[in-house]
Amino acid sequence: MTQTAHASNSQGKQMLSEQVYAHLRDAIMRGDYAPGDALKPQDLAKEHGVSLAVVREALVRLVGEGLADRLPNRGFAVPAFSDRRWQEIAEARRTIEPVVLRMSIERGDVDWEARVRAAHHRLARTPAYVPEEGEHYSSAWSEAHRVFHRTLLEGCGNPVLLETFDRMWTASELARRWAAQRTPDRDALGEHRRLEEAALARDADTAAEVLAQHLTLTAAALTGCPHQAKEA
Amino acid sequence: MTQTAHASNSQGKQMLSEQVYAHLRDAIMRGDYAPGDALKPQDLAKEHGVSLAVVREALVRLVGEGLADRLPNRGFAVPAFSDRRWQEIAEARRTIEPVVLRMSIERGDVDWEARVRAAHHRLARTPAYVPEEGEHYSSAWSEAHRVFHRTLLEGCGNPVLLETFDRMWTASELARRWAAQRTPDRDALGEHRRLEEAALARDADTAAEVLAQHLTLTAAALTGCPHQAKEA
DNA sequence: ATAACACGGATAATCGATTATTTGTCGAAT
DNA sequence: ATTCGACAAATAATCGATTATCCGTGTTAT
Repeated sequence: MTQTAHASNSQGKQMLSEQVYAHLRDAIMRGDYAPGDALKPQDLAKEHGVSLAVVREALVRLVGEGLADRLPNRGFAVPAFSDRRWQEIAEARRTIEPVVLRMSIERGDVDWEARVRAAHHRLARTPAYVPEEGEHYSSAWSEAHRVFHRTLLEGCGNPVLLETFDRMWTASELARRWAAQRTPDRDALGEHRRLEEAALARDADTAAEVLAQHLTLTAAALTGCPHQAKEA
Repeated sequence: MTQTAHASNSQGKQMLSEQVYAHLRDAIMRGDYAPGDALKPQDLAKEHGVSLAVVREALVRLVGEGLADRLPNRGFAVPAFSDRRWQEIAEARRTIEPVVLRMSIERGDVDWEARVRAAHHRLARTPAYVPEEGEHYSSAWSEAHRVFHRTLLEGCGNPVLLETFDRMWTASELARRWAAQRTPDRDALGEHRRLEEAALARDADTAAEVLAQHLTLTAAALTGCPHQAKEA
């Protein structure tokens, strides 16, 4: 390729470590591994057909995002969340997200309004999680759910705050994966609808209140249940 | 070495990548490099007397923490902060920290009180930054400052929220490094004292208010000034 | 019988070298 | 004179192999 390469290869050539990283991240978030499972560089390198170096880089990045644990000289593993940790994550979200939502509602422009509407519409149309034997969850719904919550906050216009949301959401989902293993999702449709309405009505007080309650209820629904089997 | 090595080497044997990571992180935070400077694996490997792999791992970790930029196929570099970015970081802190401070004040126990007192005492005793030619800042004061602010929040008892603080503080300091290059630190002693007093008096309203103002003033002092000289 | 130690297999950490990509330069064609 | 394209140097990404560490197993001395 000697051409000036203004070619629009949107994602044609990626670093190997990037691909492996993405695959591994999705696998972990999807729940393909059990918490505590060892992530052996050699095995992963063979599976992906790459060298140890690229797997290693992917794992190091994962550790940085809390999606893998590292035990020096003992390898990498899928993180196992204690009940305590899960509660801490949920509390952090309850603490921060309502505040950011207020800011978002005060600042969001018309474009933001449109995106909120679209995100809510998409979420409402996506079939919710139905727990089935062996199956973990609906990733389509999970993604729509994430986008809805994130879009609500995006009106704040502050990338740093949104990065904070992203990190907490990731941790929250990872922890939820196992807590919700056997827990049918309660119907949060009503809450999401009220959230959208309050946001579009620029009613920050109500929106913040509904969001805090939404997060509290979700956490409560998952905290008490018999999750994280001690064995395996 | 066949001995069981139960030796109490508190930190005697670390992974090389860990050491290089720490060195590099300190160097960047200390301002040894200029924003935009290339971080060349080969050079760094020679300087530290290690192979490319360990430098690479350190750099990848740094990128994950926002302490280095990565341009695919173009290497790593010291991050350069725009004025906009700096303001976003400052705003994020103003948004989140007062809320966490409230929680901390409501929950902190006597041990926390003692640590707040100690941290403030240490900060008050540490000579503040005095800008001199060629010299960047007093790392002793900077560290005492960080510990004071973090300790104030530690009463919240939530590691996730404290991790959030850590990330924002790191970003804030990195951005401030260059904004403050020529800016004498305004005297924040009084604000810190009032912060300590309000916290220990369990006056959450006042403390949150003082903190918000403290962060606003600090940001204002650094935002308007002629920082980030366009040339070298 | 038990506990400390030594051996050996498995795997993590590191290294040195190879391959691929980018960037700058120089020359040819318009 | 300017632009496009081929070459070359620099350096990023990747690989295959080496070295170091951990952990389980078996042995021996008390």
